[in-house]
Amino acid sequence: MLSADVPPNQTIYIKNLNEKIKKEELKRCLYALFSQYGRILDVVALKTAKLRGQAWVVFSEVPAASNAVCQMQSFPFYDKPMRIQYAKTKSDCVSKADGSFVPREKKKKQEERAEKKRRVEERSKLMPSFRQGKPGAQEAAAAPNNILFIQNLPHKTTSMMLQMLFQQYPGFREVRMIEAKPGITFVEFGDDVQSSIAMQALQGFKITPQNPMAINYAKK
DNA sequence: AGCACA
Repeated sequence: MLSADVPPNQTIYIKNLNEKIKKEELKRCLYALFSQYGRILDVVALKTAKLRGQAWVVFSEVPAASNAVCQMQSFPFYDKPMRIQYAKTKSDCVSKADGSFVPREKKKKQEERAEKKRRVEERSKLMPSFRQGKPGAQEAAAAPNNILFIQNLPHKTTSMMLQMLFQQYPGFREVRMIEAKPGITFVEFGDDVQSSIAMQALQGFKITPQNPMAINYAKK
């Protein structure tokens, strides 16, 4: 990417710095050198593998940064010509000053949350009827047992469709539909642990967008 | 080459 593509920023990003210079000395010298263009709020330099040979100088005003980018471009500094661009992002010291600072740990959590959401979307692509929908209103829960009572099914649901869904969970025995009562069914498992696993997995599963399954233990 | 805030 061309340096010209980075929009103006009050922070400048400097690379091709002499990596032998110690961090503190480097920061002091950059400060001294760039002070002529305006007030400097911060100088950041790290010596990690990824970040050595680079530094950020944060000015209080964008025009100061602009002048620095142009006028110090290729300036020989410890025998190496500086390569100067605008920084890609806002410096923490600037965010802190304008109140938009978000601590780094929280940023990581936000990324994790976004990642989780992305995974759910991926799963929805593979399994289009899966959505996060809540099960419908339900009566007082029966005690856990090996038979599940499913409500809110589309009336055209067949026992074969339900078998396809439920037989992927261990201990599946059978689907029992009630001819006289469309929209509900019973699904039997070997024991209540197995039925519970299937319940957790398929709770709210939508055969159609209007029909999130409401799964409860059957009343015995 | 490499865009961080130890």
